[in-house]
Amino acid sequence: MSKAESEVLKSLIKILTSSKNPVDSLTPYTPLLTPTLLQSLVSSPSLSSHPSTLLSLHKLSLSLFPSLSSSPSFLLSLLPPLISRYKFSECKSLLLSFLSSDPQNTLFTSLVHHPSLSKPLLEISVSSYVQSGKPHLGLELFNLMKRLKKKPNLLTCNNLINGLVKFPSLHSIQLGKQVFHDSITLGVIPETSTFNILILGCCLEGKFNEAISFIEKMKDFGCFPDNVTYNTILAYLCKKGMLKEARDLLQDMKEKGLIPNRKTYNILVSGYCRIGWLKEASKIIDLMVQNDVLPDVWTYNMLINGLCGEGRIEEAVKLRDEMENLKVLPDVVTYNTLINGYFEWGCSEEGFRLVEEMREKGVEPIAVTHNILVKWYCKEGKMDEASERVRVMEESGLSPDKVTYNTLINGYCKAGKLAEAFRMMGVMLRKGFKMDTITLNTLLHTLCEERKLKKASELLITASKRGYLIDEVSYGTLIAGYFKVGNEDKAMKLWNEMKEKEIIPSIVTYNTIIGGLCQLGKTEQAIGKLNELLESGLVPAETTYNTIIHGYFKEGKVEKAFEFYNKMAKNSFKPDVFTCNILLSGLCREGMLEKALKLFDAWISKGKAIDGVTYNTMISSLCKEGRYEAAYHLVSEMKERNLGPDNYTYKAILDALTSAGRMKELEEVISKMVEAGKVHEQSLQSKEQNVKTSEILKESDPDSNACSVQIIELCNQGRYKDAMRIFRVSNEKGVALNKSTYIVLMEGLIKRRKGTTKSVQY
DNA sequence: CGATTGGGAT
Repeated sequence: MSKAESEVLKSLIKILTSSKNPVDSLTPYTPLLTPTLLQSLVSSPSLSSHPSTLLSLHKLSLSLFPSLSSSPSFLLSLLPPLISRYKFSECKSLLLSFLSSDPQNTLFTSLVHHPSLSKPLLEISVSSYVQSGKPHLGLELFNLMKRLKKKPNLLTCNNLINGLVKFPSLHSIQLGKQVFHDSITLGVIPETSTFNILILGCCLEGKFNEAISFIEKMKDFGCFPDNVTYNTILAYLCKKGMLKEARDLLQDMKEKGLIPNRKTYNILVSGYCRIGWLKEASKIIDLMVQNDVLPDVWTYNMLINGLCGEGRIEEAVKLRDEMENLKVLPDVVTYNTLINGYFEWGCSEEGFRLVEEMREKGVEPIAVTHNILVKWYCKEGKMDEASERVRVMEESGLSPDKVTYNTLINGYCKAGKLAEAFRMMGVMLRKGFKMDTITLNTLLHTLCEERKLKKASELLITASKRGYLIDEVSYGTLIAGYFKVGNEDKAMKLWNEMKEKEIIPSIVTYNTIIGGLCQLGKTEQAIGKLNELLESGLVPAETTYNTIIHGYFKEGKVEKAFEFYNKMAKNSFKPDVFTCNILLSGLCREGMLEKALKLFDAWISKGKAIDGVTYNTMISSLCKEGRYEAAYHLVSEMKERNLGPDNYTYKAILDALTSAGRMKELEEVISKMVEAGKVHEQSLQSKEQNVKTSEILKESDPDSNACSVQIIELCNQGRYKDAMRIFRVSNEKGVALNKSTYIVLMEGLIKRRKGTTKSVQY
């Protein structure tokens, strides 16, 4: 600093310390101010006892020299004097606004090397890092406090543990527990809330026994469980479908003298709805009314969702009307749930109608509403309409979110448009969304579909190293993939690996392994897994039972299949269309057509739902037996019920006629099909051929091949940037690449993510 | 600590 400058500094300090309106009196001198001067001013000891002046100077520098206020040293000269005047909340907002635009963590190193690192400064920094979504840096500061033998406040500890638990990255929950133990060692006295956070962590890891054991353990610290404690565990037990243990825990809660509140009841209602036990759910509602707790929008919404899950949409809509009468007004979630229900059960017109209706009733669609529509278009393979919907969504002022992008990526993958899927990943990243486990699992599934199991396994490992949370779905996807290619060993190995990692399989993952074993003709082993899941407290789903019944049929064990069917139907098993179709096709395959017909009639007279598959099963079998009259009768019946006929129906008839050599009838049927405009089979075949030939064309294009080979090679060498350069060039030239290339590029984007926490040196 | 949307199973 020049002599002149230090003179200016001196006079400015004088003005600032003697004036009543220090910063206003500075106005005439504003042109003289430089970043250096401002930095010197805020670091000047004479101003350290004037916190409001310091804060004003900070504001001033924000408008004059934005780059100065984003320098760590500037901020760190301000904080200690403010702290010494107890301006804690001001410090926190300064820190938070700084951290919100500090992606490179420039502050952190300066902070840990700061000469006057007081305890309050450390604590405020811990909380600020946690609040800005970087609990790991908060943890580093906590560990620094530990080394400096500074005892943190309970609030700081709770804050940090909470952050580690709720921003789950690899091992962060374990680290949260470590912080708890360290805090105890440092002499911190925990409160019930501390334990509630830890319990939430256990629940998120699926470690319910540990969660429950904390209820006893907290007493040693003079803490007692409250409603939050129990509601937390209940919520996660219900989420995982462990209703039996939830009921036991509710009992325990009551015995402890705690009074279940509305949330407690709603958690159970939602739990029963999720597993499809609607009767139990309404029993819970009776129970809550008995205890003078009235159902609210949440209760109704969950019940409506339960009904939708069972396909009982009309009843769900009735329930919405009932809400209106009871003045519990349906909200956007109610409508979203119903809209989703309609789409899920193939009533898209009603779905769209409801979107209009909600608007008329003054309920505005939100991102979720649009996402539901996008999902439906994706499921229908109408990707152009899906992206058109996203445009509409943006037009109405709503931004696509993670769910939107993941839905689109998955849609494009399923539609085989891998170039578009890759492009969407790029868009997602540009909009600031990191790819997550769901994106990863989508890609894993795509790899499995392509039978690239080795690549899928490799991706699982590298993604895990790059900090992705590998979950039960990731494993389930690979396990299903290995079963599909007949590699039972590898599938079982992954299952065991998953269990060793204490990743808790849900009913769906159990269904995967049960299905895999059944497919290999090992139904008895599958029963073993069924017992295992029961022991773990899970409730089998209809799929579980159906899969096993199917397994017995595959082994030709018809009696065993029915024995199992009857036994389970006495319990919680509610046979559905799938069950019906499995039984019918099983009987037919065993040549027991008469029994099948009997069952078919019995099923219909019970008023149970059947679908096109049911008809096709019977029609196919009747045709094979030469009973064409009966078959044609069913065809017209399915036509009446709007369940077909479809390509499978025609194929069944044509195949049977062909192999019976009844060419005359064959021609008749074909001409009837042409008449009815049903030339699907032929057109479909030629379409498939078109797709195939165009793919071959693409792949045999020398330009495309050369680029593909080059990109794959570069990606394998880890030279992703070079690969991208070639990709861009080929893209500009309009060269289409093959599937494998796009997959490799997508893997590259997944892997590009930063690894697990960088440990910072100080 | 509770409801709707995204990834895996018949």
